[in-house]
Amino acid sequence: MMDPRTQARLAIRANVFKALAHPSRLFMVEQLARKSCCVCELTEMIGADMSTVSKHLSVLKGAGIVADEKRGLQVHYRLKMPCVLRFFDCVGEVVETNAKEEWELVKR
Amino acid sequence: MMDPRTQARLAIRANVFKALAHPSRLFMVEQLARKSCCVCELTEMIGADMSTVSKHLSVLKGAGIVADEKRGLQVHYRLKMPCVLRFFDCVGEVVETNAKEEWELVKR
DNA sequence: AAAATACTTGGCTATTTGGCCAAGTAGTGC
DNA sequence: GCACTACTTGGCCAAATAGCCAAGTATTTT
Repeated sequence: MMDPRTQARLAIRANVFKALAHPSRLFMVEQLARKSCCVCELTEMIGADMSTVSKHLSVLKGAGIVADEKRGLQVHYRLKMPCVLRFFDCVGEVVETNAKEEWELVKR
Repeated sequence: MMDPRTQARLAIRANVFKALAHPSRLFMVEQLARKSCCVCELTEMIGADMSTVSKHLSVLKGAGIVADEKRGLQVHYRLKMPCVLRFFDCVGEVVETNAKEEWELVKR
C-alpha cells in the first residue's frame, strides 16, 4: 500500500521532474549548460515577460537544478546540476522511437 | 526569440518529463523496471482507485515510456524505455545535494 | 445468454500551473 | 536623495491536472 516514507521519497523526486516539465525551463537548462546567463539574456531569448522567466528560474532553483548569484544590477544563473543533461539523450531517444512508431502506423 | 521548431522540439521533450512528474507514476516506473505488472497489481500497491491508476498508466503510455498488452482479462504493462531509469541516479543526487545544503543552513 | 472480472472512459470538482500586469525591492549613477 | 535598471513578488484569470464515482467495454466463466 506504499508506505509514507516511499510516498515522501517519490514526491521529492517528482518535484525535480516537475521542474523540468516545461519547454521554457528546458530551454533555460540547455542555455545555462552552454554558459551562465542573467535573467535579461534568457528573457530576450525566450521572448516572454521577464516576470514569467524569473518565476521559471525560481522553480528550477527551488528544485536545486540551478543556482543564482547577484552581480551588480544583474542576477546570474548557472547550471548547478549538470547531470540533468544526461536525461536529454534518453528523452531524445524516447521521442525518436515514438515518432518512428507513429509514422509506421500512419504510413500506409 | 526561440523559433517555432525549437519551441516544438522542447514541447515534445517536456511531455516526457511531465509524464514522470508524479509520485505514483514514478512508483509505477520503478515497479515495472523490476517486472511487468497488470493494472490490478499496481492498483493494489498504490492504493488508489483503479481508474486513477489506469489514467496514470495511459499518461506514461502516451509519452512512450511504457507499453501495454492484453492477456485475457488483464492488461499487462511493461517498461518500454528502460533508459529513463538512468534519470533516477541523477535525481537522487540532486535531492541529496539539496537536502545537505538545506541542512547546512538550518544547522546552527 | 447472464454474471463476473479487469479495465477504460466520461463527468464532475478541487487544486495547481502558467501567463501577464502592476507594484515592490535592490543596487547604480547622477 | 532621485531617477534608472534589473529583478522579484502579488494579484488575478485561464487552462491543465488529479482524484473519485459511475457508466461503458471486452473477455472469461457458468
